[in-house]
Amino acid sequence: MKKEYSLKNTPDGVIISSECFDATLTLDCGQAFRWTVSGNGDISGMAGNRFLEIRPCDGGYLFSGVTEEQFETFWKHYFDFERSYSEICGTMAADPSLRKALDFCPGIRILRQEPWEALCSFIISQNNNIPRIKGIVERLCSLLGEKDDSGHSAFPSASAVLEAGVDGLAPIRAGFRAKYIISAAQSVVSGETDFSLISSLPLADAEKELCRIKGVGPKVAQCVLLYGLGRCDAFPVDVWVKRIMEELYPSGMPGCTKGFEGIAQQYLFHAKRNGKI
DNA sequence: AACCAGGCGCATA
DNA sequence: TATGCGCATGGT
Repeated sequence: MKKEYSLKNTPDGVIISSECFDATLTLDCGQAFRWTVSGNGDISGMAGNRFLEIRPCDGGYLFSGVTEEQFETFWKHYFDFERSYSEICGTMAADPSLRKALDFCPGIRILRQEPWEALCSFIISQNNNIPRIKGIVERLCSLLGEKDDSGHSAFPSASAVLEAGVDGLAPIRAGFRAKYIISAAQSVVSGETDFSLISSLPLADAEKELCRIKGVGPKVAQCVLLYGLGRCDAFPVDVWVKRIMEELYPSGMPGCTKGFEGIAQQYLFHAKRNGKI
């Protein structure tokens, strides 16, 4: 089987090339909220407590200052390079609408974020828009996250958030979501929510388990499963995907997406938001 | 100035 | 089981 990506060492970091990797789309399509694309196309942001700068370059992306070892042990997994998107996307392209979406935004990958970070982020996302979600998440991190040598704030631990309490979260201006963030933190800290247990459950049971947290409904639960627990069969249905389902797939997702509904959802979501399907 | 934003809890039937 | 409404905040 063909290799999913190739890696080249340079003095400035590693260069990653792949037919199925568009870093800009992947990091700026609404699945993670701590990345920004600057005017010149450079990308920078945080995953957990790691800062990363990515520079598009000839034939790929320079992961600035990243060693091969760091890539292999962390970023490879974060960008889901263990999965063959060329195979998955090839299969999904059997559906005409998905083909359109894949052609419009090729190279989106599902990020494997920390479960707690995903849970907290998608609680914040509810009835909210992406710029403001980013603002709230950023204020949460700078308020309670540990700072590295360069001053980049890590995503705060559940216990740090719990300790702050609802009143302590006031400065992040999360509105009615603050109490949900705290209840989620409480649930994680107490062990009532056990991500490793949940990740071993069938999809429906895993969703039910996550929905026990106040402020977590089906949409947020599926997002946590997809973006935080690597369950690419998870299928978050938001207002956009709901429209897609009604217009394109009234009798359910096509068979060619079986097992990868979440990946299909991400392509459809992005294409729909940009008016391409 | 109303309306909307990657929803959810709660009340009501 | 299925609807409908309010919710904090901020941008159009």
